[in-house]
Amino acid sequence: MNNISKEDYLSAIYKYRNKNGEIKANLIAEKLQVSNAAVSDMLKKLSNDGHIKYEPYKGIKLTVNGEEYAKKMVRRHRIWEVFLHQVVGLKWDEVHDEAHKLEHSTSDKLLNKMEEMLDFPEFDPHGDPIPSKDGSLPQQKKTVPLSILKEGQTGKVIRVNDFDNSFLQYISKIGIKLDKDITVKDVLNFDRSMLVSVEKKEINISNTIAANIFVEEK
Amino acid sequence: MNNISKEDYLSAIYKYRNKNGEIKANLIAEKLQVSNAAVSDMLKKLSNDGHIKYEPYKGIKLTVNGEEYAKKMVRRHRIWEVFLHQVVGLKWDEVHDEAHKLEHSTSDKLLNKMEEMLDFPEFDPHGDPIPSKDGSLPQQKKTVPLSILKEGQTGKVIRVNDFDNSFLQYISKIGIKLDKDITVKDVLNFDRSMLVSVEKKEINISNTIAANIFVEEK
DNA sequence: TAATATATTTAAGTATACTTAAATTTAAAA
DNA sequence: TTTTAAATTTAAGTATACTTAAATATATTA
Repeated sequence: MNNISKEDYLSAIYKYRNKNGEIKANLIAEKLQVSNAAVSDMLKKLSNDGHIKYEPYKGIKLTVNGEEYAKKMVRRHRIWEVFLHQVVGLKWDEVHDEAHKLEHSTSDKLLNKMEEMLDFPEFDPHGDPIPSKDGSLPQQKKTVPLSILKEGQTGKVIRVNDFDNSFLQYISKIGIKLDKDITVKDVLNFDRSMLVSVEKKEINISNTIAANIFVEEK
Repeated sequence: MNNISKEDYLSAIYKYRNKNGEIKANLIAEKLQVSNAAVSDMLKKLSNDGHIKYEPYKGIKLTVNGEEYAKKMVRRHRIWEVFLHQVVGLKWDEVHDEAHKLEHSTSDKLLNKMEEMLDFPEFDPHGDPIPSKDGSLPQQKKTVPLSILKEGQTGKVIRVNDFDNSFLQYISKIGIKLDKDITVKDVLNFDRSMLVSVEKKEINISNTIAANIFVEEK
């Protein structure tokens, strides 16, 4: 049986729901690039399957069962990302799309073998946490978007948003990587872009770029 | 777009067609475990796509285009097999099923990277040839089924059929691997089973087992 | 609170890839 | 050559996952 679509919907719900565990149908449609009607259809199916709690026009929440399934997919995705990055040598900005295709066709046996090979990684190449076999998540550091730092402050890169390859390519090119220290040298009132120093180089980055980089304040 | 089924049909046609390049709809249905009606349907689609030459009730043959596509899929499958065996450490009898699932979701970039990592392997773990990027096949040794060897003859294992995992598990357990020498000690008239020696051990194997092991006569 | 805007669902229709059962064509046997 | 058997195709129907357009429900604003 082919569960690719269902798995994508569950992953998206898990990934994009708010702090209360809720998500709007709208957002799912946007993230998956399908019509609202398609989402509405699928929500009914996921509800029948017991993966989500949902009544038409009301909120959407994962059930325990659905959360388990979603976490399993996120785990698959992120372990593939680490594997493709570390073992196969794909770049930061290449792993997401490849992992997304492979995650639906991976047995537990293969996944666990890869995880073991990688010595049980806790975070993927973008700093996102990897659920373990039993569903638990690693301790995550408290982070803030780089964009809120003030002149003179320094932060260590802990996580970056992974949904745009050109963003990843760009920050990679200017030397920004996980664990690197970034110091804010100046913030322009004009457009809230900032001059930062990374590895002794100084560069100007837009507010949008900075908002997608998450750092631990030092 | 999702081409999993089409890719499976093309692979099957490539793999199971006879020396004249022809195949019966029947055989496709059997190998893919679908109804004859489904095969008939799909043949029409593949024909429209220009992948096969086919007229109802007549023979089925790959076009140049279809052969290219099929070879590409076989290449994907076999490179995954080598990768899963050598890099991930999956067993002989595990790689086929995993590779089959992954082959449909692999970009050329990823595949070529894996191929390079493996130093351009020419044969998969069962001894089947891997088409290169340009579609060429490696030189294959002339082989015969082990079952036709006579008492006293020795053959080197070059290839084994990969369609049954329990067969692979079994011959693996009794020490039969690629490149191993097998000497026929005795052939029983009763059921045409044979007593063979591998690695100094003597074992009796059925005619069916022997028919699925291909050796180079020495 | 009524009007309007936004979000969501329903309705109708499409494409893909199957199924079983019946019909047809081709091949083999009498 | 006719009959029978085997292979193949057609017909009708199912499930999944989409689409656009219309209808309906909820939220926001005047």
